[in-house]
Amino acid sequence: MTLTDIVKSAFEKAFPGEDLGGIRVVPATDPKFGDYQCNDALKLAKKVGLKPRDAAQRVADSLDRACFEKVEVAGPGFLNLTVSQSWLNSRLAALDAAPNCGIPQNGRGKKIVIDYSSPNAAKQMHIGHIRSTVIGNAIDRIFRSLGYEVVADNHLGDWGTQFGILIKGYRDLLTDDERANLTVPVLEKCYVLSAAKAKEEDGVWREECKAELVKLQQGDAENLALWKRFIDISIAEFNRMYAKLGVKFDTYRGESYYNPLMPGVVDRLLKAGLAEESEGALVVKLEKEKLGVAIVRKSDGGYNYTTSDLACVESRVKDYDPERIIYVTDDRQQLHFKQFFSICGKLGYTVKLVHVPFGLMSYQGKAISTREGNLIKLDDLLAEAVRRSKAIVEARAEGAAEGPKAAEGDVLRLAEQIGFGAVKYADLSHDPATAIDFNWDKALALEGNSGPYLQYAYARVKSLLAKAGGDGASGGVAPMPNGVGGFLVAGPVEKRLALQLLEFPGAVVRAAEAYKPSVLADYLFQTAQLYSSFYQNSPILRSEEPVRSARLRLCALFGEILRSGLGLLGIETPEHI
RNA sequence: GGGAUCGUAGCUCAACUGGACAGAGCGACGGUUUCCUAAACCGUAGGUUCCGGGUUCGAUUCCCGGCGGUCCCA
Repeated sequence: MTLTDIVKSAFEKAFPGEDLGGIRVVPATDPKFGDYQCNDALKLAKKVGLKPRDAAQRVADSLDRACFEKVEVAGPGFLNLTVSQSWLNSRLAALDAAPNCGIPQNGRGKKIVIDYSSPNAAKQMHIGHIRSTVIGNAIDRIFRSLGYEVVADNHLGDWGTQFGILIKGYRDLLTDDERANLTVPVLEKCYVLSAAKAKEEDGVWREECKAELVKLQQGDAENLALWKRFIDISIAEFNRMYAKLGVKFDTYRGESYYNPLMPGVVDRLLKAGLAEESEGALVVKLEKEKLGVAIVRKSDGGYNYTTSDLACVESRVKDYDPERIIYVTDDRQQLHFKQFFSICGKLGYTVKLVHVPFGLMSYQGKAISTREGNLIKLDDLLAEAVRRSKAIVEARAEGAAEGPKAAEGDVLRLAEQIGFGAVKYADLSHDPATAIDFNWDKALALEGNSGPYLQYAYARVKSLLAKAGGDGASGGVAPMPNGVGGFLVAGPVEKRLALQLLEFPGAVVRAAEAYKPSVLADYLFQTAQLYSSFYQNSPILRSEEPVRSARLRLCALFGEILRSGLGLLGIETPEHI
């Protein structure tokens, strides 16, 4: 029985037949108030015509005291709860025994699609792509941990006018050698050169690009083969980045996949009476919803994102029948998503559509773009991250003269785990909604509230457990008087850590509900801070029994939770640093 | 012009969706290694939560009106 259930039943006993709404028991805002608090008596008081404190007192009187050391009514009508040691010990034992660190399997039997990263083909990924990729991947992992079946889909920008420009450039601007050894940087260069020529006055090049595009769209075998080759090379390059970031997709259905479905979408809109002609274009008017007008077919016959996204929903519903589709994109697209969600509603789709908007990343206050010349490649950022962490790893190895020297490959691997962890954490620890102005030192922070801080805490706890002569699991620990499952929380510092550990499943659920990995990152940082303080100030291996064993059990549970939580953020946990 | 979004310590951000004295990190200043990994820990300084109203027992959070930044649409 959870604490919330216990308090809820006290409410039911105190106010029989009353509609209680949601009863929430939350961690106390300050340890001096106790361990947990419930503020819901205040809300109920008005409804039942009692003074708030009296209402709270009535709940306190109805409370099953077995789990509590102390219960008091405070302030305007807060219910402050101090749990008993036996309750705490048994909850810790239950959490320890639960699979997946107690993360509830709320999503069992439910399927969702997450659409994230979505870079444009034939371009290198840059720092602006980190956010969608890393935030999307963390949401992906969090939902999987809750038992959801997740389809991670990379909606590549793999269709459109740029391919006319690329094909023309490929034929006439590249050397034989470049054509034979085609890479994404070569494609990028090819595009820049060809696009520049397309802007020339006479317009000849521009027309030829257009002609290549038309041939491609009409299914010309040669152009289609070239296009396919560009895409394959691009995906291979993206996958090289994704491998570094620990990101995996189930599908790579880009815009090209949905292109053939567009006319059908327009037909459906027309049949449903949603689309109408306006100045040569076909539009869906959403003025009643204060969402303006969405163009679904331009006056030149071309389609745009709204149509493409509608086709995409249709296709996903048909293929996966998900209960939810989550889109992780920058916040400039909010209006677009509102429009297209609204149209989906009118078309009768019941799938829940969620847009997770994140603030666009800028650099020195300016949008990241080729034009601004401030485009930092993701590859370069990751290389710099590894360089910085490697320098520290090596310096530490130098300082610790004892022991066998680590192999060069191991040092590099460790530096990657730390460096990539730092980059990902820097992004995940912020609320997605906040815009980030890129800064090398902040993106690669190795101290304080950073990925490496958490990884370091993990390495220390593993080292401690190794020195204790076991992994701290229940098997190796002697049973203790008063303890439960090896847990025996004695001091106030341990108690705070123990209470914090119990919050892990809740933190995962909150992160999922808010679509904010930052909620989990914040929880993990706070937990690691409590642990670090405990670790630094309380002897563990040098303590007398039964305190020694009890502390080791707590450390082991902390280690498990940290490893699990960092895993959900896609951050690796090296055993030794 | 219409709309979205943000505004919290010198800087970067939290604040569990309305709770008690607004918390961290960085930076500043001072301390802690014959002791379980100092990427750590402990302490000090730093706040009119942009401004003005309103709702509420209670507002950083909700509502209205300004101001400022960013973005979208026209």
